[in-house]
Amino acid sequence: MEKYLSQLNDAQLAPTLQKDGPMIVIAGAGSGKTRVLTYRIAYLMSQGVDPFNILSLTFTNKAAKEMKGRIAKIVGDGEAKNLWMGTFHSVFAKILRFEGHHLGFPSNFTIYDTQDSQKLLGSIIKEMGLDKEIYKTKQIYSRISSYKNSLITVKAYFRNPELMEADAMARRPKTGEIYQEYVDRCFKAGAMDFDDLLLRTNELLTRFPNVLAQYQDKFRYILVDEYQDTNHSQYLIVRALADRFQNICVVGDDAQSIYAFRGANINNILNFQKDYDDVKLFRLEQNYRSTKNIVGAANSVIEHNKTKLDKIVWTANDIGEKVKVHRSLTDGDEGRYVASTIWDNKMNNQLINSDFAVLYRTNAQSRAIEDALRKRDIPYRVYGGLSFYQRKEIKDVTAYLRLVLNPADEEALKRVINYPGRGIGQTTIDRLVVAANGYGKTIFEVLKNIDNLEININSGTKNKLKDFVVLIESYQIMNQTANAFELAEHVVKSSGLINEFNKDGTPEGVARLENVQELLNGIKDFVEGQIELADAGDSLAEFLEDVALATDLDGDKGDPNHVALMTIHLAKGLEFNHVFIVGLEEDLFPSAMSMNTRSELEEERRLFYVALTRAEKQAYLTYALSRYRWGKLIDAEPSRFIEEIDDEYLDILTPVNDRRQNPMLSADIFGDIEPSQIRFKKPIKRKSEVKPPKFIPPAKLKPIGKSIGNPDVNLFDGKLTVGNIVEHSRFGKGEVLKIEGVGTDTKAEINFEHGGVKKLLLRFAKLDVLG
DNA sequence: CTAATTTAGCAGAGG
DNA sequence: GCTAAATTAG
Repeated sequence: MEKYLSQLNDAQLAPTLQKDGPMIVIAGAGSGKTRVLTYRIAYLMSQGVDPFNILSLTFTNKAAKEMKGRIAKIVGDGEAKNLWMGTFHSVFAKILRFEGHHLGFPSNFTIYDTQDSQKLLGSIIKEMGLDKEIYKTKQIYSRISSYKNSLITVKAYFRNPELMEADAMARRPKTGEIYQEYVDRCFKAGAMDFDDLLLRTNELLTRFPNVLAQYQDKFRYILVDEYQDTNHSQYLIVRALADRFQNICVVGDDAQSIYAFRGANINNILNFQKDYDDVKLFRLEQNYRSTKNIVGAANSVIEHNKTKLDKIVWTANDIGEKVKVHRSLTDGDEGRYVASTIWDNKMNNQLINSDFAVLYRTNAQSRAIEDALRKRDIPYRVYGGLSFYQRKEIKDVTAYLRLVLNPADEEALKRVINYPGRGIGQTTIDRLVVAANGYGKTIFEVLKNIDNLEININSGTKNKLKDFVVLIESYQIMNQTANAFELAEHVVKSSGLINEFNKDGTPEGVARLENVQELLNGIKDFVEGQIELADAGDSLAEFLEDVALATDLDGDKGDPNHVALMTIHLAKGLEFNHVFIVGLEEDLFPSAMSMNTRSELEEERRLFYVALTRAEKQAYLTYALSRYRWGKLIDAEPSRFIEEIDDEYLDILTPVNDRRQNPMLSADIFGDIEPSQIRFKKPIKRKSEVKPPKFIPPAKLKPIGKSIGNPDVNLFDGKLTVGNIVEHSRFGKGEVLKIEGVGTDTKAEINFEHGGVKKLLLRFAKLDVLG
């Protein structure tokens, strides 16, 4: 242990050795927070804390897996295995498997993914005879999701006239009824959506004090990574569990908070010190990852945000290369620039593929980059995007498996009842749903009793339905003895799925077949991995849970030496030698949808900050003058974020028509473009006089380690106060008369020029502060 | 009820 | 430019 602790500096050592009590670590980008977390866990264990009593929550499976691996290296595999470590969703899904029966859920409940949830909502809206132009499935889904993340249950919704009024105002007065029906249907189907995994955990811990006590006693030491990204629901779970022993350690960086869009509440980290008594605060401000130029550039960008904690990230690393800024004509050219620069660097600087990452704002941008890399035979891998498990053919197979485990699963049933085709059409399915709702039974129960029920289905179709029931039941019987792989293989063959995929000899069909084969291989690996575990349960159930909560299936398969392509969100927590941030254009990054409010724009800026700080040695910022979006060529302007970087950190590369001077980038790339065709938009405006404060050298800083500052200064001065003039999309301008309530319940009374005095929940009201 | 064709929505990020 | 849903013809 000593050997490991000696790798830490004083600032890192202090939180690592802080064993008991509540503590918060404010960790700048690249300051070694993962190292602190892992060593702290190892230290706790070396001090005699049982790994069964440690709960460590992360945001991605990958982070959890990595951390577990590192801890295993210190304390040994056997011990590390017993740690409770994972994402909020996976840890609490596991707990709900054990305890869900208190809430009326079976232990084999299904986890609905976004697609399942939206399909169910779509059919509810249709069944209720509502106008789908007004009740858009996606909007209703996100509405319900945000209610759940704020712990607003159906009951709470109907008790809250403001919420109902807000929905009525949005011309969707039936939102509450849809919410109600959706919750009921999920319950009946034995299904939880992603938000339920947290909401139901809260319900469990609130309604059943003995269950709460049991887990409080179990989790004596709790660690939460990326605390700035927790939402209200997650916050309450952590608080409840930590309440008894108060051994809670949260780690985060307000400057890297990029998930407000899905309900993350930055106040969780800002107010942590108010939640517990005698909180120890630690700061990690020295960056070990990046060059001075990169740290300086990142700092100068984040300076533009008004709301942030007082924190100065600095580095003792080399000054390094300046951040390179490159302009191209089109997104295609941008891709070619990225590919040729990577190629160039590999040749001249002995770098390998995995030294490079290309980061973008939206998944759709990967295509142009992929094309260019493929042309140069540079191996790459696209992370995220349409995940393997969301592909149609994979969902088809897993739907059968879900149905075997939980025949109440309505979405799985609807997906496969007529796929492959069995002559069971939409009309029949609609009638079955109506009957199921009428009798208060699941669709599968209706199918099983089809002869004894009043239902308007002809006998031919009834026979087809009975055949389907027999098929599923035969799988269920097989599942009692066979393992998940044997069952899945049998299902794929006997259900007719394989023939369906085989039918067309098209390349797509072949690819589908290969994907299904890969799924089967994955299940096989999973089953074999389970055999080694003594406490292995139902392999099928556990595999399906992994699938539902999978973030990164592929993991480490294939050649690890590849260029990484991913969204910036996915890149959080990672680091690469050279990083390309592409598509730095207004309306793309910052996204057009984020420009309405300051807080949304600031979140984009934090996202840019995250992107920049992924780079160790070199960052490239690229933008194009025009780009294909939705199949159309759109003109673009350089992103404001480029201008926001202090000049001294930038190296603006030569304009595109001068590139011929560089033999690496000549004819084959730009040869078919005449200089006269090149239209220059206005060049990037450079700031000249007013510069933000210069990068502060470490010498001027207060000594690290005891830099316990006052976090109350400089916090969120953008907050609304009485007298503010605000603008609302519907009510126009208005003056703030009164603020009441706290936290998520904060309301403002505002006198609008259209609509008079309104009371709005700030959590939901979209307001622009004008002055 | 199925297959072929058209149309709509997308691409804002994820467990 | 692609996919999934909706519509239409059979």
